[in-house]
Amino acid sequence: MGVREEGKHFLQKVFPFLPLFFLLSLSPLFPRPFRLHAWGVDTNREGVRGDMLDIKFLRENIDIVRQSIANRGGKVDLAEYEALDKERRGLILEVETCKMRRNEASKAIAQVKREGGDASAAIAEQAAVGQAIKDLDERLKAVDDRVQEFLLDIPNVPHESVPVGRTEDDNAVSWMWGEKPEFSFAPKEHYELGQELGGLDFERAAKLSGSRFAVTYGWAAKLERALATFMLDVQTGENGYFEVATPVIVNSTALYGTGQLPKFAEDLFKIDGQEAYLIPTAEVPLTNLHADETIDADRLPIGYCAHTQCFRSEAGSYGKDTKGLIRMHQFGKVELVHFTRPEDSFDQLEKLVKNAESILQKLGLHYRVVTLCTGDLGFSSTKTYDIEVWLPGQDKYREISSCSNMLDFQARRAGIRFKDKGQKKAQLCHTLNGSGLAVGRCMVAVLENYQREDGCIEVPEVLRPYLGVEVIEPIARF
RNA sequence: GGAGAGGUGGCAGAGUCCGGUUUAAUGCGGCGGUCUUGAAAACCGUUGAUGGGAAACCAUCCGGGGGUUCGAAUCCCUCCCUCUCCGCCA
Repeated sequence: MGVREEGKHFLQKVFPFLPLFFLLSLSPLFPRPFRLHAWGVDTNREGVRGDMLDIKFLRENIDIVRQSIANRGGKVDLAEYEALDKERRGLILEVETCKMRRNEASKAIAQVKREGGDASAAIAEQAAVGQAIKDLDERLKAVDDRVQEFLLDIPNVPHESVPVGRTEDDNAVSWMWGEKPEFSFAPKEHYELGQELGGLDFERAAKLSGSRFAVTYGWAAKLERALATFMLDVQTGENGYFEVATPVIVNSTALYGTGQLPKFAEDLFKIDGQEAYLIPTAEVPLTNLHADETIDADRLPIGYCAHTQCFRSEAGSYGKDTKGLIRMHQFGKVELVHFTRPEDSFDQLEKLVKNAESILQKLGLHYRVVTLCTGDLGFSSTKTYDIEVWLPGQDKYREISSCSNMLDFQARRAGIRFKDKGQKKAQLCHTLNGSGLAVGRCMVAVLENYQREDGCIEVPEVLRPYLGVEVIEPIARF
């Protein structure tokens, strides 16, 4: 694999100045049925700021940003940033004035030479100017790099509907669906059930790979495959998504675009010696599909879904969820990603949650939806709904999906724009993403909610065509 | 992995040998207009991004980075990517 990014400063990677407009020309290749026109959307919704965390927005609204960082429990020295921004603008003025003079002088020299005159005096006069510009450019680049480092470190501003709080205890339960199933016996946890039924094997996984990996056999391998296929079928069939299969290795540019880098490098698996990483979620490749592109406005909203393996280092989660399938280094997930017009993104967020919920409803699994508070909100998100499924074995609700509106935060970093027909200016898209759903955790939920007293698992109605059985019974493994 | 050819605006495609009338020709497409009952054709005009500036305007951008020069799409170094052929391979 090539190391494409070597020798390239990361700022150039994040803000490449090469808009690729080929999507415009490709649009006839996308047939109508794949577009999401069925998603009725109200326009002109309030509460959306198009210029959020834009350098100019930040300059004019630094107090809002300062407050939002405080609400998240974060820390960024914005006073230093303000000084840098001021210095940057001063340097730009200075160096551009120099360049203007140089351009004028060069033109004059060219004129003299063309007429066969002697320009050596003028050339000698310009000798020092070139060096001065070089020095100024160097200083500007240094300041500019610092400014961009700050910008990359500043999280998105939480939407005003997001509760202010510090930890997950401050999240607000927004709505619920279904009811907790009742058991005439003490329900077991999924890893007990899975191991007793011969489907889950953590010992051999540890031998092969280490902790936080699993090997599945027979019905468990098949159930995982069935769940993923079922989810894709619903999302592409009923909910209108366009299925995509992406690479699971991406470069650092993509990870800067969606916000995993530069701040969260320790959560990622990096390929040794290369600027290449295993994806922590399909959000990264799906969102970056349109990086540095301008999308035809009449193609919006776009909805993609993909089933991929996801890889997370889980650094800092030692001792947490050490048993079972809940917290793995590798897990399957069906991801949903939307590209929308700015005024549509909050309606799209509601739609996105509903689409994720539809899977749990069809599986008959009880869940609640919580709105994350400012302290629990992800770096790139302005508002996030977590769907938490009920796990009777654990006697807890556990996150199975996280649906977020990123506004133009990722679009700015990745360069994702759209343009209306006849309009001169392209605008930044809004991007959203959510799990629809995490496959491993969904298997956990099925096992715990559909367990019988004899330890067998009743197969949910909708999965029976995929599995070919009504009950999961013990198997002997080799 | 080896050899060769390439990377220029929404697209196609000049310019690169021999640096300065290139503020990137020309064509197509897009947008606006004339004409027309309407359309097509023809003709006329227009046509990107980013940053600085209240604005006029200015600066930067020919795959990325660096260098030479008063001045670089053009010369030098380096990296990346694409294509063709060969090798290997599911």
